[in-house]
Amino acid sequence: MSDAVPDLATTGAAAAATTERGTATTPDGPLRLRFCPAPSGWLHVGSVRAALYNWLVARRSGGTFVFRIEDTDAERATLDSARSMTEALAWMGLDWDEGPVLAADGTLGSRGAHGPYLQSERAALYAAVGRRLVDAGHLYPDLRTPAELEAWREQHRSGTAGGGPPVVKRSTAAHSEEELARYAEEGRVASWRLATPEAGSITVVDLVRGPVTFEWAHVSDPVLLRSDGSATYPLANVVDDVAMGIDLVCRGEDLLSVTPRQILLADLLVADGLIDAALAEVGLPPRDAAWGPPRAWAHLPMVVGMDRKKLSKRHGSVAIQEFRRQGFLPETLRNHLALLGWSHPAGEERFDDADLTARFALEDVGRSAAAFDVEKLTTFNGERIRALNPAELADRLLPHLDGTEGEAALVGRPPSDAELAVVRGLVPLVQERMQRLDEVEAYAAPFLGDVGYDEAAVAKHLATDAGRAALDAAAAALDGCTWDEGALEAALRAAAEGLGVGFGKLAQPVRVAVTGTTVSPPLFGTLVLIGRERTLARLDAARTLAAGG
RNA sequence: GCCCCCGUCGUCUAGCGGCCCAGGACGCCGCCCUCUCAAGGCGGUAACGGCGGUUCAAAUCCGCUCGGGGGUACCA
Repeated sequence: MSDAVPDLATTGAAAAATTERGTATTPDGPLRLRFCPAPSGWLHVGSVRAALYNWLVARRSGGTFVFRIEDTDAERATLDSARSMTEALAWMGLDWDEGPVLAADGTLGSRGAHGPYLQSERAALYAAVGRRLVDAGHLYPDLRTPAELEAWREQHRSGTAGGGPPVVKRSTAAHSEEELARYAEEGRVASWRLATPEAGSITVVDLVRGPVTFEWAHVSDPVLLRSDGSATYPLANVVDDVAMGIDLVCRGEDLLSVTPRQILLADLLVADGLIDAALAEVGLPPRDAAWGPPRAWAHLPMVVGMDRKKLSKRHGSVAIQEFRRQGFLPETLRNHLALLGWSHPAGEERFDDADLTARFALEDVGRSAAAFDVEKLTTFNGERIRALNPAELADRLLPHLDGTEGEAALVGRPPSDAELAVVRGLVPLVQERMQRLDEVEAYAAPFLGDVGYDEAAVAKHLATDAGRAALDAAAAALDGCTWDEGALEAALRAAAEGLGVGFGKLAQPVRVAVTGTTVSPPLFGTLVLIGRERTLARLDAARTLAAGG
């Protein structure tokens, strides 16, 4: 790399005029969009919503959805996280045309013609681009240490340096002869910054926010190459967006202020075929000849918790796999997340993917931060569970019964025929009273295992004179009764009448006797599914319990 | 400190100068149904942050103010 400090006129600063970029409406034609999380931690609802919006626009335009892992920070990025995010995105049903693919054995493969899609595998490209940017004079060396920089910024922030915002510009980074000599002696290695214009302004016409103007004088020159030679996010992100032909950048509002320098860089990369030369040099696939730099931007409002604070561990279910574990359907999440910032033109709130892709538009996305409401999600989820056909519900319930999603292993994996029959028989009993799939565990226990008697329930409904009388009457009525809902209902109602009590007075003791708790699906269906043998046995056991023995 | 964004029921939102003493959804409350829990049906509660303008007329336009958020990293 050349250490020569290039003339200002040869750098991006030459573009110091006032410029405007972006579009007021989504561009026509097939669009390439991407979702590019940094792999540290889990995917949370905010990220997934961004992924969803990108996916929707790509699908609606008949374009391409690219998934890229931005693991340029070796300190924080982990492969486990990358795997987890890949799995989460797949579970959400946001299928991508290009990007990493998680194989059954846990390794990350790849699909698409413009990879690799893990930035850690593209280091050579960033180095090649960096070298060319330096040679072209767009980057300049900064020999200050992080500590020195921080001290410098602190001075400016507190105003003790005599005013001026803490903005790093080439003019503030110039080193004197003495400094250079000293640094050389110390063996310091430079980091390289992108020279942004010192004056003028740029207006980003954002699809959700409209025009937003930034003064270049307020834009700090970002470090593109760390002193160890590695690429930073400001470099890698833009290089890949350009190399992968991203048309529309849709991401969180937290990246809005970084857009000006990204536009500048993207232009530099495309100009004179710099990116193409670098791609060829390192042997990566060439860009499509028609691709230019990104031409549209959309910055989504943040997603906050119900306490209006930024999403964090405190908010519980932030990791998307937590929703999976709790039995939320991915289609519910898609529906509900779409509503977090966007609203259907016709005011509809329940819709499927087809309606969503047909109607969704970034221009209709709101501008204020939205709180994620789990209550509403839960209601929506219950509605969708009710709308499922019974056979499919049974299939979706299995992972919550065999230990895949929860702790309980009420059935084998795979389930036996008998277990499967019970689960299928259970569906009509629980479908209309479930909001989450994981609730099936509690409902299913009495049908698939032994009853555990709830003490309070026993005390209230069994161990009383009325309870004992009810159990005796029920046992007598059920003995020899035909085992179908109609006959059971007739027999038990008659028994209640015989006791001279309302049906409820008989039903609750029986319910507790058979299921162990006061809450269960409707009694007659429950008895049918549990079967004569077990019902009568449990009634007997309950009578013993009720007698205090 | 500096830059940028945002501000309608508890929550998600509709509203883009008169149709709004503000509509829908979730929640909440009440009633109906009912063998428990649900589901379902019906009804109800609840908001334009504040102050100044502009206008015959403002939730809608403008200014200020207050409040919230983001950025200000050799994190992304």
